[in-house]
Amino acid sequence: MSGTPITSIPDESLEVPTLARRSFDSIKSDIINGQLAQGTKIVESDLALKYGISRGPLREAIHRLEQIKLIVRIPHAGSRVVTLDVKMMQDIYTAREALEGMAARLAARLMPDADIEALSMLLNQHSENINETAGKAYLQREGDIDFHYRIALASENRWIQQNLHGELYQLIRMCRHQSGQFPSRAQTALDQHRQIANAIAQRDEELAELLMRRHISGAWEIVKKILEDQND
Amino acid sequence: MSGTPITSIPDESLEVPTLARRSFDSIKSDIINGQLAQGTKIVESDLALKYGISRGPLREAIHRLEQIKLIVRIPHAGSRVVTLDVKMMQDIYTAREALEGMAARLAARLMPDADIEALSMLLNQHSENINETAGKAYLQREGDIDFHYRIALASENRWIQQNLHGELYQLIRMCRHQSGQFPSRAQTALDQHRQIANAIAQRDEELAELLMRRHISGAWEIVKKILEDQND
DNA sequence: ATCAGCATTATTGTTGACAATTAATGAGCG
DNA sequence: CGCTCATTAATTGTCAACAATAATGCTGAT
Repeated sequence: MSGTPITSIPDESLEVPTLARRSFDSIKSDIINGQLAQGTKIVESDLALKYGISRGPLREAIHRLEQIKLIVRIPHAGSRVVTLDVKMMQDIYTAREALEGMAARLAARLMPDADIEALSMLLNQHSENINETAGKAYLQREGDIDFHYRIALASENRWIQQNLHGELYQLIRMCRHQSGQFPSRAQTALDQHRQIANAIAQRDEELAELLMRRHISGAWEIVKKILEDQND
Repeated sequence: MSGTPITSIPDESLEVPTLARRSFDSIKSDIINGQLAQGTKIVESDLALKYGISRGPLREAIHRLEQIKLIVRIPHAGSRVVTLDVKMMQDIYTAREALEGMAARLAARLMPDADIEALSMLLNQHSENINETAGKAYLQREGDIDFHYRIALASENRWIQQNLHGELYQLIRMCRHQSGQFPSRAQTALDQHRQIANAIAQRDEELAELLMRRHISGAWEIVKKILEDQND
């Protein structure tokens, strides 16, 4: 559909699937798509039983989930699935704006011409998808992820990559998944993506960063409204 | 010395000192100040023996150190103390520039007048310290940390706070500590701090962010030169 | 002498039992 | 009847033994 990324983030992918890692992935999915509801209490022995492993590796998985903020741990009192409130999501979007803005700037500086070309092709594909799948938000969602993913890659900054993909995107995906369908906004987003890609193609670092930050803070305004409406 | 911060980061501080946490802190110190040299192989049983605990909690400590990137783990082959190279430090300073620039922007928007006043007083104190302790970089170092700490607090963004203090500063401290004494630069830094504080006082978000980013990228240029000189 | 294959060893991954701490429940007293 | 305190139950923290895996060094053949 979207073509595989030109390069991949070096880490995390080909690691040995240890029990801790497997359960980490499973629990992560369960949290993100809501099968483990927000605020659910995590009892180690229960989960260990559920996944058919002992508490040792499961503990490791929980600690890692805590690190990427999908789980909060009160010292001796146990762990709970994180509860996403408006303030937390605002913090996350703000941090994302800073980091991804910087990533766009770096991309404008560093992205190889061939990859810029590929990025442009990708946007053309997305453009077609919008017409074909009008209404179906899923593919557009994937496209959005793919675009931002490539920008982060092009930044060649591992710290930014890891935090964007390892942590921030997970929380945003979780928020999105559990807030029902969002208004499509696909055309607007695509237009903005085009502008950003153009800025990168012209090696205009300043503009690329500016546009990316607007793009993200605009997305936050939408999300914010939805979250606030839900609480009323 | 510097007066206690007006508010403190809510997390991490008053937690129950469990074995895992204690050994985490110990090892972290050892790594940062170089008693565990860069690239040292970490053998779980050895360290467990050294700290007089069993491998369980020690493992937890290692995992957390891995999360804040003080330790790198090759799947089955064992863990090593991170080796700081120029590229990694550049990534870290770049990320810091993005995040702390945003923190300065938020501070200009949100910092209470009383805290801005206190920040100004703090800089006066530092100014005196420069004359008194000319040559002794330690106090100025602490002052620098204190300043940046308050900006991060004033951002009221927990994600930014946690990543700045929990991860980026640790790595920077480690780099600094192991690269011998840096040229003082205290007066320059203080001047820049003043300008930033002024921008915040005038609620000029744009300027606050801009100055903070310049301040940090300027610091990186210095550090970069030192690191590159060492490798030749 | 060098390389291939195998055995050994060192180290990590995993487990179940045990200890310590916290939260809950119920009894006793005001 | 409500509050406090003690006892109990549940859950997390810790430990030491066991299993599995990967690196290392040895042996032997070419």
